[in-house]
Amino acid sequence: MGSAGVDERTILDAAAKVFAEKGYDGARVDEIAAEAGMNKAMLYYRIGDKEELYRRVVIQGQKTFTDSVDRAISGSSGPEEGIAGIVRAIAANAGESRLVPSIILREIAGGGSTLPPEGMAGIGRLMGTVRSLVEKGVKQGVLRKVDPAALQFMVMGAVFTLSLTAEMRQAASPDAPGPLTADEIASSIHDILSEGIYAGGEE
Amino acid sequence: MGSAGVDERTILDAAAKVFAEKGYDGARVDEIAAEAGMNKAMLYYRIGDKEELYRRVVIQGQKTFTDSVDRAISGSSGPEEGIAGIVRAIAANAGESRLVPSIILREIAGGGSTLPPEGMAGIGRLMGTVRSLVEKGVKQGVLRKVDPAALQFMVMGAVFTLSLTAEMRQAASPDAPGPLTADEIASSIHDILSEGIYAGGEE
DNA sequence: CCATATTAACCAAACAGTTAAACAAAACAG
DNA sequence: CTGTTTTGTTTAACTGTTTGGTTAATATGG
Repeated sequence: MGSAGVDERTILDAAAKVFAEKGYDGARVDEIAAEAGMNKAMLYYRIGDKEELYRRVVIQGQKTFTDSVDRAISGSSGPEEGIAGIVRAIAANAGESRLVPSIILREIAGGGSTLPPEGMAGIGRLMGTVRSLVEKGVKQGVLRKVDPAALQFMVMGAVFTLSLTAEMRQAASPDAPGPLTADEIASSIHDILSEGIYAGGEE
Repeated sequence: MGSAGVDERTILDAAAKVFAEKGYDGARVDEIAAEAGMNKAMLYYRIGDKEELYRRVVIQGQKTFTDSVDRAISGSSGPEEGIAGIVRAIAANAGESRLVPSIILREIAGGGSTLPPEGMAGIGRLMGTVRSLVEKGVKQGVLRKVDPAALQFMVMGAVFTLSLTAEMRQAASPDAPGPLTADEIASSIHDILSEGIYAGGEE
């Protein structure tokens, strides 16, 4: 009766890696098993079929992601620092592991057609968090009345694409370094967010 | 010898649609054929195998995309308007058809591992264009010295993700509308780019 | 007729999912 | 303790189906 042998974490980590690299359809169940160092039948015995495997990976990834954003906001003194914290948290997250950005980007590309309900719910929660943070900042007079969705997806879109294209960009134009570490990415983005791109203050 | 019957455009359009919706691995050659209204064997007769089909789609999509960006820049009076034009062009492009954004996002998610060389070259060219535009603007004193890659991927990332998540966002939180049309997306983004998010001018 | 265009039918490989059997570790009886 | 049964764990081998790709036969226009 005692739980022994392989733990589920090993399986889900392997699954996350393969799903992130190849996408749901490109991922082979045998490859996930090999990555986890076990026989394919174990995956079915421990978790379930491919779809259930993917569902678990998405839920776990989303939790990691939204938790770190929530922590950044709750640990901040106000809306200004909160947004800076979100940028840093998302960048740090993507810097640590590209699995979640990759899976989220694929899910977005597919219009969320394969996104489990839990994932959809997580998106709604995160959007609400950002929106209320912006509203609070506007009320306090420290933030301009920007579109919360535009802000959120500018940050997420920029961080995810910058992280995932690091090697591609290097290969495409080796002379232009651009941001590579998580901190560099976060500060490049926050620089634009805080002062805009145009010289001479407000246009 | 005369070319007749089905034209290649029909095939590539159908292929683009299916590849965008399902990804390379999720796309079924039979489905592309059905979408194009013909027998699968025709695809092989006219174009080639699945890989070649995908290569052509990527090349065509990239050309559409970079052409519209180039047109926006060359039709602008200076770096400031050039960047505004890029944002508008990318948003308009994505608004017209989500196929290219979807394919690019999937390609990014996969680290470019399935990206044909022509695609990689197109990325390099676009990065160079943006970089020289920013450099020119800095020299003229109209742009702050921002990271060109960060700027480019903020815009692309934001436009692509906002376009592709329109329905998802609506479903996840129906009360918060957010930007939905191409113009709304472009102006939301450009608003943040031009003035930043913080109240009270430069921080 | 001849060249080009088009398809239905076919094939081999790859793949998700199953199963029966081997294996290991407790649980138990003497 | 020791032999035995029982329960839970792991896998090699198998299966049915799907899929990319081919081909031989058929239509169509010059």
